[in-house]
Amino acid sequence: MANILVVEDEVNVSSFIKKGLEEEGHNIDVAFDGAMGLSLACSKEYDAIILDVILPQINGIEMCRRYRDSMGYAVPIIMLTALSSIDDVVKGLETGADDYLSKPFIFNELIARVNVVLRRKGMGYTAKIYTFADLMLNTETKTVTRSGKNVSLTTKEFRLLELLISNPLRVLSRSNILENVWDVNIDLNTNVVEVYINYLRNKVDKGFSVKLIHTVIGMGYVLKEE
Amino acid sequence: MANILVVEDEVNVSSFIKKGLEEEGHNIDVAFDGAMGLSLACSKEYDAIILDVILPQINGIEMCRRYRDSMGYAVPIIMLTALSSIDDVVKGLETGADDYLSKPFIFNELIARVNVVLRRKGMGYTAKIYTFADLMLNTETKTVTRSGKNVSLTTKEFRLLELLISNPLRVLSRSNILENVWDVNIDLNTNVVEVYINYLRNKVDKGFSVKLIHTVIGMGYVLKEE
DNA sequence: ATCAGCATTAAAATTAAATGCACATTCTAT
DNA sequence: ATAGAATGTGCATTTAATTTTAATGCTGAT
Repeated sequence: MANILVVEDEVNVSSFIKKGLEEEGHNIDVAFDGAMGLSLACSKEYDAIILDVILPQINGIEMCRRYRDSMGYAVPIIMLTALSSIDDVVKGLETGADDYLSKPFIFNELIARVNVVLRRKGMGYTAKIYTFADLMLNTETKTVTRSGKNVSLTTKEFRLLELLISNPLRVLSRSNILENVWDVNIDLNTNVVEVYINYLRNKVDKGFSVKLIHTVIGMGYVLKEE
Repeated sequence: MANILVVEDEVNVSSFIKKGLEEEGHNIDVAFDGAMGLSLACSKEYDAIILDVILPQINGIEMCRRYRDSMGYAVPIIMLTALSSIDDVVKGLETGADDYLSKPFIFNELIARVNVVLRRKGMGYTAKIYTFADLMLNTETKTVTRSGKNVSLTTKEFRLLELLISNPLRVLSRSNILENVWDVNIDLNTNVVEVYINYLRNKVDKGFSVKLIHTVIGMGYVLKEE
């Protein structure tokens, strides 16, 4: 998981990027202008910065220059240019951007470039691959296998299994699960957890003599053998 | 485990807190003044915020008020007051802090309060493993073993044994047990405690020459060898 | 022998969980 | 833009397990 700063004033664009990168497992901060971007960028060690050129107050080029001046070249910066104006690109790269992308862009392209830039950093983003017994979950490819056989899960099912497999043997309460998978922190009277545990069991445990998903009555659910 | 924002201008204090909470498995961001704290707090969903009252630019009380105004009351805030000035505490709690602590504080106390506040959110970190004689109780996996052999308990049985094993050698009165396990503080008209002690004995002590659960007539029950 | 205090047991009441189903929402391909 | 599919959610039912109540048994002190 990488910490990424997005500096973008158009809220729909920034929230779109934020949402998408979060789905990739990254941790995103958003700044809405160059000044805020600069202070955030200086306050915290980000793994990458995504920077719109057109910004109120301090524009992207200027912010990039100032940032590079004071903080150096360790953190990769990806610039977003409104149009693929060669001038902008050149200026951007000159002032220390690592890559650029012209809007409108295909989101997967942004993701790809973020990953490239992180990989180039070496310490960058490496996928988490969890295994438990003969179960395997890969957060990068979003794939799950049981005994080598592919198991196809929906988003919610995946997140639930990810939570379970990242806390093996630990009993997770319903409220804990709701908090982590459904992002609710109050006690709604819902049985989604039960329903999804049931879905998961059908896909992950059904047909196997060794069950991995266990109910601990009155407590919650655990991933364990036995 | 949890994302926590620390807003504190004294670097040695903030880095001390940061380090300590990171060792607890949390993910810490630090802001050095109220403005920066506010923008960070609004840019990212923290699980808790630790906030010094005395800060440059925007003080803690003011920052707390503004934050609550725009972001609501979902995220718990723990305030640090320089001295236990009643005024500060009152103001802090009035503006929406969830807890306060006066400096200098014992670090474990801060950790404890953070955990309380996180537990309220359902994501507390409370891995405790108790052992007594050859009995072991793990609160994380909700498992109990006697001489290495697994003992399967229901929720109430588990809570009762947890109470006993967390107070070894101490005689626990019926009313004490009722309060802690059944959450009742009146009603003398039930024998549930006896019944559950009996269940526990069947699962924990039966077949072992050394009994661990003992009755102290007229007083209550104890966990001890002998 | 009687009684207080606790232990044991069984049945009744309560609660938790699994699951099928219907409907709502979101995605996807045209 | 729209239909159809896939996914997500809540309700209702069934089943199983836990918890409580209550009746009875046991034991040691007076």
